[in-house]
Amino acid sequence: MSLKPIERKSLSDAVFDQLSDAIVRGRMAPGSALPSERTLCDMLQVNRGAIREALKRLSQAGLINIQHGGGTTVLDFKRTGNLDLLSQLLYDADGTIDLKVARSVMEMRAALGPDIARLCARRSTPAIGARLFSLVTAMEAASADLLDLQELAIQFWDVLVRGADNIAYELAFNSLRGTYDALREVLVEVLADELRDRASYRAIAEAVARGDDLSATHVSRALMEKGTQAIFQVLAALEEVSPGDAAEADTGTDPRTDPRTNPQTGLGTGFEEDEELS
Amino acid sequence: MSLKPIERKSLSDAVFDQLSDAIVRGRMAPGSALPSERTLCDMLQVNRGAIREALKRLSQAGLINIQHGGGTTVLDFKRTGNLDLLSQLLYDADGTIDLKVARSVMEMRAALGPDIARLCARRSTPAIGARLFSLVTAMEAASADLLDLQELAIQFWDVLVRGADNIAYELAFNSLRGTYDALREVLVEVLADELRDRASYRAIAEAVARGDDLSATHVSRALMEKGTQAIFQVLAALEEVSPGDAAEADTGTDPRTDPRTNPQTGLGTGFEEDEELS
DNA sequence: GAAATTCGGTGGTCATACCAGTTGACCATC
DNA sequence: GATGGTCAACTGGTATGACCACCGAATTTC
Repeated sequence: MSLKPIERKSLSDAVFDQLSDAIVRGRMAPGSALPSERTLCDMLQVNRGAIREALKRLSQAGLINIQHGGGTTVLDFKRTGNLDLLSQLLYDADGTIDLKVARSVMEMRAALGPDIARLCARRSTPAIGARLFSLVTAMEAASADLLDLQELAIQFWDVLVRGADNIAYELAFNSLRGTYDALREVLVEVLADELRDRASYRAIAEAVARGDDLSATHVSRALMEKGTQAIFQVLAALEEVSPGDAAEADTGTDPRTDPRTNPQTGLGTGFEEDEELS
Repeated sequence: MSLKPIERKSLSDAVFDQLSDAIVRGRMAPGSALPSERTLCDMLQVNRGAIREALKRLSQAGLINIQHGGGTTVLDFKRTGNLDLLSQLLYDADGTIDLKVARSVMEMRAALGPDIARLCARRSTPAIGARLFSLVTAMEAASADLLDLQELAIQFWDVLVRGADNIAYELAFNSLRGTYDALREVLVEVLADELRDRASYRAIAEAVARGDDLSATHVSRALMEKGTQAIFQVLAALEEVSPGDAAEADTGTDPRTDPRTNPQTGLGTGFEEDEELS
């Protein structure tokens, strides 16, 4: 039997999750006022300190705006949120994956990957080249399990990012990795071809080692293209099946559901329209 | 007379800023333990609630790790932080701009820009095209002030990003814009050529309007390249002057200085040698 | 020596004050 | 009619002191 560690969450974390979820899923429209702290105490049955800790975090995450003496209002996270929201946006309320978000992540990955490889090749050191080669060798050895391969691939990119000596890429990569982790089981199937393409990984390592930025760029672009195309195919196939838009249901104060603990491999439609309301 | 609104900061915000600054500037090494909450109360002379609110935020920002019953430890923000840290990293302790960070932002911009234009062209609607054209027209009219031009350029890219229909790009753009704002006065000189290249902006708008993703990609790539090269030249020139590598200065518990209120237009070297001391 | 226990310190939660800023209603003034 | 003053009823911000839950190391016990 495989027991998983019990998730422990502080009260303020629970408050944060609940409110954050409500905002991101559109149950609270941008511009609308949040209940007062004291009211939230009554509603959520926790003391004010827990509420305040959660609100401070929401404010930092760009989801709400707090005004001393005034009130607390909901912001438009699409204009004020940051990349850390991606892992939250990845799953719809019903636990299915929002493919539009997944596509976004893949596109960003495809845009940054080649440039990361390019910069790493330009600025690489012998130590980085060595680490890349050792990872490639490990990938060539661990042929059995795709998940192992994926883990190594992530490490491979991790080294590349550090080698690129670009702090913006490093920080973006941190957020992206969180999203990637949430998608892992699903992605491993879609990206199977990409992951099995050890030749490309070796080619990138070699290009980096000899400082050949052009080659590093092109090989990694081709590599990422595989995965991107795979995602697009899945997306197109699903769009054909259910062309309708899955909008957001206002489920009110429903019990908490943590989609992360129940990653349904069956992909959802992942589409929802919404118009701006300033 | 131009009065600016009075800046107000809550205690927990002040605590957050101080600790965040200490961590990001390396005055507290990753892995080291933070003082206990009660100790911090004594040190900073505020109540525990304020401390806790700040610590919760630091934890969310990926700067510290809090453990119930254990202690609170400093994390390596380069591996756990997100893009929002950029605007903080942009300025060194002495108020000069860290050019390496600035270069990173420019590189990321150069990598994402063309892809944003590409996607926007693919997915554009007539409304977006119209908005782009109106902005281009405004740019052609406002020939005098570079700052106006820059404002319009940012709006231009804002429209492109929304049109690209990629939530990852939107969120990344939000963080990047914050950094960009901090650099504004400095950047406006460096990017003068890029900003004045109205022909390219119009070309992008036209490409997007007719769904020509290839053209949109190439034109915007060329456009961004101008600015990137300009930054590189500045960087190279300064590196020649002070060839030392950039490291963190341990300035101890110096009085708070807010570089944002004193943006020195004359670029500092952004480089200062000295070694880490944990 | 290894296992169990104790104990001190850490973060987590709570209740109750009171301070400080915002807003709108009301009113006197000009 | 517009301006400014006053006040009351909100809002968020700060303070205090107590207690709970948890971790880890020192201590005791076997």
